[in-house]
Amino acid sequence: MSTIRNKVQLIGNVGNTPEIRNLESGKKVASFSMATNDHYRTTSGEKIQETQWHNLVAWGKTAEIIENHVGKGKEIAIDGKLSSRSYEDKEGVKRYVTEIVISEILLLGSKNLDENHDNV
Amino acid sequence: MSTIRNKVQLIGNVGNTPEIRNLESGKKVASFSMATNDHYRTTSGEKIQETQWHNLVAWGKTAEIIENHVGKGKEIAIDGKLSSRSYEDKEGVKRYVTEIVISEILLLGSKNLDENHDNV
Amino acid sequence: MSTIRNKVQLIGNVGNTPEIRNLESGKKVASFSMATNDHYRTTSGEKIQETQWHNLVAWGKTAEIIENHVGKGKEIAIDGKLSSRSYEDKEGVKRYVTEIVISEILLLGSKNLDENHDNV
Amino acid sequence: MSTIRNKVQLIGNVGNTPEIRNLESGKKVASFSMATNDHYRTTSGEKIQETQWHNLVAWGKTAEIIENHVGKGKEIAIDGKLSSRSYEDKEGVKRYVTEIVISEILLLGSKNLDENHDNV
DNA sequence: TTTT
DNA sequence: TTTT
Repeated sequence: MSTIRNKVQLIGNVGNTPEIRNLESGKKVASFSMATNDHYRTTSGEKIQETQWHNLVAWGKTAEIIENHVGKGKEIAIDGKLSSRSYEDKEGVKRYVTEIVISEILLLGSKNLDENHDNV
Repeated sequence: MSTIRNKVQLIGNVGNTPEIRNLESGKKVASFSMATNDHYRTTSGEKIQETQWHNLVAWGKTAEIIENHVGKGKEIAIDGKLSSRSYEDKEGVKRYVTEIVISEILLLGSKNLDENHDNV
Repeated sequence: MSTIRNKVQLIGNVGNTPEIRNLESGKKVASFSMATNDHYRTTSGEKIQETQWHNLVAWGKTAEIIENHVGKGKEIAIDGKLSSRSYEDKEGVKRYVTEIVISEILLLGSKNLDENHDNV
Repeated sequence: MSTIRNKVQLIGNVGNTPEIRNLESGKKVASFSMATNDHYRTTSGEKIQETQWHNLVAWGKTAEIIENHVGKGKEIAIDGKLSSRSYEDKEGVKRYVTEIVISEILLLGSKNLDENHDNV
């Protein structure tokens, strides 16, 4: 997977306990959400925090790292690529989802570093 | 707008003539789609090209540059940030869209450079 | 300052107390070094940590944030651009330096966040 | 080689014919320079072009792509990481060099695309 | 649904 | 030493 043409980098906090699925092939898939917080001041000097939520997916070895080391609330940095797909919901309505497929993950904050160095 | 926590970089081709709207405030908004192509070989040696489509938005001065210099098929590089929002469609179904808000744009290919240097 | 053509992103630890200079113009300049650590295993399974050191510079408002909030050992993320220049050392030998000019800085780790939100 | 902590992205023009060395191990190494051009206007409205020169290195398969497809003047995009090292010059003076080790390369401009798709 |  |  090349990322030079399609690249996303996020630094923020994990929103939920990652969901891990084991595929029949033996491969793991991890999915979770992540918040990025942008802070700025309005022209009138008011402080604003704007939160964006992102849907993330990881495969294979990266999914295993997530299963073992990434939990709700953790501060992480990720590199990945944008991927959009469509599906039909239960009512038969076509839905579009945009997900970030993780290529690399980094656990931030010193308390995570030990684990990170052992496993990533 | 800070982008250090939420950053997207794409290199690819414009999919349609950008749509330009003039807001009552006098500000311009440009929207268009862009394709990124990933090329790889399967384990069986087959060449695959996978195209991802992205929805892009630009505001103000960047929207003006797009109006004047970006057309269908052009090769561009963009920096921006991910932004998701929801709206209700005509049938009252809640829809989610993920867009990339452009912070910087670069026209690639020598034939574009003149225009680019004059205006960006 | 545009960064779409020349962009550096580092996540790591500050190596020394940033040196702050006040220019006659009233502008501040901050300079410090930063280490990035890459961890990998050799083919023989040995764990390796490889540290790269980088020279960073920041101007104006970013230099002020650094003066007030960035100290030796802190974990930070930065966006910037590569800048090389030459000078003559005391012996008259021409020397080349490559520095990263910071465009955005983020203090990582929860203990930093309060300060960061107040000031950045 | 992980790049999440140490990442460089450049878009610009190749400055010279890449130099290719074949190591005894059978591995190839390519080295060349690349210019990135920043365009802006001074406060007095004058147009300025500022050129930065960068030293690039590539190993293995990427070096082969460069040998076959990258020439002086070509417009390219690269992803890589910063790497600094020191050596002693002929006079025994310690010198420092900062190079970018390429992890991914993209040939820009439509005339390059065919080759690119076949080979990268 | 996160974090400060 | 590139490109426009």
